[in-house]
Parts: sequence; structure tokens; C-alpha cells
Amino acid sequence: MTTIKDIAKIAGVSITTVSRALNGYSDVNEGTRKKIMDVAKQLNYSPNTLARSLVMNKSKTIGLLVSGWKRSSAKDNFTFEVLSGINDYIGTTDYDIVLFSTDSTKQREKTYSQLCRERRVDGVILQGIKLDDPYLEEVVESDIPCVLIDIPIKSSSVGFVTTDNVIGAYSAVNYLIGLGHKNIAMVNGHELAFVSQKRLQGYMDAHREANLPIRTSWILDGEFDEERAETVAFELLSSNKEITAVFCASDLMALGVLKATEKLGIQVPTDLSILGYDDIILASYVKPALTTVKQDIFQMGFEAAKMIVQMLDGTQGPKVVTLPTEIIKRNSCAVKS
Amino acid sequence: MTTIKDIAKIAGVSITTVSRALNGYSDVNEGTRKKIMDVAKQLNYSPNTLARSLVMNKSKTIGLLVSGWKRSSAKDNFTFEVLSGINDYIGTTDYDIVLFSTDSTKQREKTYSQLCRERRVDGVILQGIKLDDPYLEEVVESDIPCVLIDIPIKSSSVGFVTTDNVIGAYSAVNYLIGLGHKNIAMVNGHELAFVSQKRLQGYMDAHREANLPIRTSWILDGEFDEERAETVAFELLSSNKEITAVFCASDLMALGVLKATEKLGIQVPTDLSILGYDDIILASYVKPALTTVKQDIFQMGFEAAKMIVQMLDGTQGPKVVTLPTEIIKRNSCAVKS
DNA sequence: ATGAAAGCGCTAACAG
DNA sequence: CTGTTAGCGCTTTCAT
Repeated sequence: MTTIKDIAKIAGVSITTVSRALNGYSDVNEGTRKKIMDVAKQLNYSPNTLARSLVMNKSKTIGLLVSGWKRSSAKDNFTFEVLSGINDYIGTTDYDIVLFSTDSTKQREKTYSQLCRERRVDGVILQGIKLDDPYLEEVVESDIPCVLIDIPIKSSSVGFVTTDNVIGAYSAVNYLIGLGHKNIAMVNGHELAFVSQKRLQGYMDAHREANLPIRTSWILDGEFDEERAETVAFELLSSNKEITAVFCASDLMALGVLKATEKLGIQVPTDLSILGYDDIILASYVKPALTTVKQDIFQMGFEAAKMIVQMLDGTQGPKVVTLPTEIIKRNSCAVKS
Repeated sequence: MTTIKDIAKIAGVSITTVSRALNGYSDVNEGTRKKIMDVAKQLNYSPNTLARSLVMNKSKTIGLLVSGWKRSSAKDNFTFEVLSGINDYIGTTDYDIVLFSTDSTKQREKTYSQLCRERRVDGVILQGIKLDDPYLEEVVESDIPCVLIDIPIKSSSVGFVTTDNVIGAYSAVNYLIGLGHKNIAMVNGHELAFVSQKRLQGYMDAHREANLPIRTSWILDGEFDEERAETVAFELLSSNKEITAVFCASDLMALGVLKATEKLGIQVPTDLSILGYDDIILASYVKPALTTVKQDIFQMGFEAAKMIVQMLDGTQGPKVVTLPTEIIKRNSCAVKS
């Protein structure tokens, strides 16, 4: 593997000059530079970023910590979309991504900042982490630049990107109300998800505004899990025939609810309207196609990457990005009969 | 940031001893080791892998090069599944993944080996690369350990994992033949895809064995693209009414064919049987649910990661892994009427 | 069992 | 414009 030392020797200059020439400093004679460049090319030189990082004290890498990356996440293409967005933006920069592959066991033996410091990542993007994850506390305490996806923490070294969950849920429920529904249940994620808290708020806001009573027994947690949502919805719907619409905090759970209706012989959307969240790929393919609140997840990843890079490069940029959502009307919701 | 030097000073020993103690060498007095460990903990020490990598000349990182990572790949959850498998295996090791985020422009200005050498990755996993990609040639020439997904190159430094594409396609077509079909078209990917070549072979083998004529005009390329497949199938089916079954080299393309049939008023599976490949998530959700050749893509990623790690650690292990496929019978194929 | 010293490949004052 | 020198944090002979 050729080094700048080799180049220096052959070009007949000092390693300093080589370093300066290669890095485009202005105080190098053009002739010398050309010669050095030539030798470098000829020797098929690649700089050793490890050495550079060591001395410069920055690695030009961004850590990516995906919590709870399960095989099953494929169904829900959330993680992949985020990754795609990050990858897309980072591709335009000189950073690279280090994927922290920490399984549950490894996760617990190494603290967050250990993970980051060992690899000397310049910044981190966190996704899928729960509100009670001990890592989260560390994020705040540590001074490693970090951007969170769907977790609202902001400080001098941390920012976040999310979507307008309250408004998203509010509009969704409002849409249902506009369709004539008054008995609207909600299948939420879980209490430790920021988005669940917000979407619940939107659900309640819409009810309050329409002077509709809120029945807490109709608000259930489906853990963002298809099966769990099915179970929960099955029980709810079989014993509460007056419910005419269900708002779900994720499409995957909406799919679960849909399965429950099939088992119960409930017609969607004739007997029951189902409204999802996310607009995952499956949403438009199932029958009936899911009406849902669309989030631009790719964009979330993109913005997260952009934000961290801006933080690192000292460029001015927002520490909080809230992306809009949009209701996609398909066939799982109908006017109350 | 604390270093072994700091620890050495406080513990009152030399940095050599600290290094040895921390790395679990046996020739360190247990008392000294304990003291060093204590100080390290107290100082919240994290080793600097950059420095270590520099001197050891290995980084404990594996590069991941995903060619053609497009936003649209989400539909086809292939890439994500591979990633999940890799992530899963790597999580059990002390390696980390470096995602080479190279967009098309960047890709062409940096050669493959430059990419790898700059980051000093110990090995590489390549996915989604086409047979005519210039990177491929470099892979062979370079001596960087590498494992390819679905590209059959094997040398002292490169291995690959794939599935039994010939058998998979053969069984699929054979299944169709068993259903009474004699006029079976094929929507393949493209010539530069190894898997397409193999699946075509399987298609032909099955025909030959059954003494069925092969009509090359019925073998079309859909570029692994849903829309392209739809277009191609639309033309094919509208002018060749005698075709009673279509074998597709991917589920995504099968979905495209399905769309074409809808436009043509062809009933699936009554009038036409459609058989896909991959068993993507969508396959079981569309109506009619797709009969398909399932590949365990997650496992491919897992095996690829395992292989590269074994190569790097000098553990014995295969350089070629071929995973089985399996026909998943759902509702898009029926007995020829 | 421990330490001194060299060096991995690179950048960055500081001189000249 | 160019070279000398020091050092980033760590591992590794080679002595002791």
C-alpha cells in the first residue's frame, strides 16, 4: 500500500509538500504539484483515512444506530425508507455511514457514548429508539452531535426530525367525523413512543372540537404490531358494535384490524371505516386499499442526514424539522351508513 | 477524551502495561491489571479504534456496497432483507459495517479499490451490482476479501452467496406444466443479471424435459421493473392469446403483469396463471395472492456476512453458498382450463 | 512482570 | 514555496 512517504521519495520532495499538494493547498509550486499528482496516480495512491482521522480528530463518518431492527421490520418499510433518505443525502457529501450493528446483548454491555467514541464517529443519527431507552439519556448528556428521528430532544448538540403528528392524527379523525362517524376507536402504538402520544393528542383534539365524548376504553395499544392490533381490535369490535370507525397509529396495525374484521364478518368500509398511518407500500395494495395519513419517511432520513452534516460542518441550519403529512384517501373509509 | 496515557499516569505504570492489561494479555500482574481496569472505568475510557486500526493495519470494519440503491427499492424489500441479514450476523461479531454511500456521480470518480482502501475496510460485501459494472472487474483483481451476492465469482479472496436459480425456475415452470400449461411465457429481468441467466436456463430445461417448444418471442425482459413488465406483458398478452401462463423472474414484475391482465380483462388465474419469484411481502397481500418461488433473502445477507467474517478471521468456511428455494403456492396459478 | 522506544500514515506549526 | 520536527493514540519488539 503506497503512502505519501513513497510519493515523497519518488517525487524528490518532503512528505509535507506531498501532503500539501494532495490536499490542494495554495502554497505549492504548480510544477511540484503536478509532479506529485502524477506520481500519486502512477503509484495508485489512496490516502489512509484512518491516519488522517487520527491526527485531525475527526473521522468523516456518521454513526447510524437503529434500535430494534428486526427482520420483521421489512413489512413496515419504515427503517428502509429512512436509510434510503440518509444514504441519498450522505452520498452527496464526503461522509460515510457506520452502521452500529448492535444486537440486544451487545447493546447492553456497551454504552451509547462508548459505541460512538470507539469508532470516533463525528455525529450520530438515531432511529427507532424508545422513550425509555437508557441510550436516550446518554444522548443528551453526551456532547456528540446527534439527530433523532421522531424523538423531540433539542440541545446545542442534538436536533430532531419528525412529522406533524398531532395535526396528522387530528385531520384523520376529523375526516372520519366529517364522514359522519361519531364512535371512533383508536388503535395506538405504545405509551413510550413519542408519535403515539402526539397522535393520541390529535385524536382527542378532534373529538373535543366536535364535542364528541372520548371513551378511553376505545383507545387501545397495538404495540405497532400487526398481530397484536388484530387481537386487540377483535376484542374491541366484537364487544362494541357501536363503533363505526377505527383510527390506527400505523398501517401495519390497520392491516391487523382489517384481519380482525374479516374474522368478525364486518365489512370494510361499509360497516366499519379504517384509517391508517404511514402509507406503507402495502397500504395501496391490500383490498380495500387503505386510507391513511402519509408520512414522507424517505424525506425524514434525508433531512436527518442533512441536519447532522450541517451541524458538523458548522453550517447554519435548523435543529428541528417537522415534515407535513397528508391524508391519502383510498377505499377503507366511507360515509357512516 | 481519555487515552491510555492518562490511565498510565494515574495508575503509575507505563502505557505499555496499560495496553497489555486492557487487551487481556497474561503477562500482567493481576493486581496491576485490576488497578488499571479500575482507573480505566473511573476515567470512562474508550479505546480509539482509529489508532488501533492504524497500527494493527486492520479496521474491524466491513464495507457494504449497494449498487443502485434507489428509493423505489422499498417495494421490493430485497435490499432491506439482505441488510437485515448482514446486520444480524455482524451484530454477533466485533465488526461494524461501513455503508459506502456512493451516488452515481461519486461512484464513477472513485474506483472500487480506492473506496475500500481509503476507509481501510477489512472486507466488502457487494449487492445489486450488475455483470457489466466496472467495479466487478476490480473486485477480482483486487485482493480485498469480498463476498458477492448473486454474482458467481470465486477466487482466493472472493466468494459468493446465491440461491439455486436454475432449480427454482425449473420447478416453477415444471409446476406450471404439471397444471396442464403448454404455452408458458417468461418475463425475465435483464441479460446482465446472473440470476436472469440462470432462471432462463431453468425455464428452458423444464421445457426441454417436457418436450415443449421454446418460443423465444415469448421470453421478454422486464428489467426487474414493475412498469416495464406491465408494458411488456401488455403487448405480449394482447397479441398472443394462446399463452396461458407467465413465469416472472421477480414478484415485482409479476405484479406488473397482473396489472396488464387487469387492463386486458384477463382473469387470473382462470384465464392466465402468473408465477413470480422472490416472495416479497406484497406477494401474499395482493389479490390474487401470488404463487411464487421463495428465496430466503435475509439468510443470503446472513450467510454473506458470515462468509466474509470467516474469511477475515481465517476460519474455515465455504466460499460458495447456495441457498434452496421453495415454491409457495397461492392463488395466481390454476389448472389450465 | 514492566518499561523504553519505535513506528503505523498523516497533518500542522514553525523555520527558512 | 519547501523542509524539519513533533505528535495524534495505540501496539509491539526488545530489553531489563
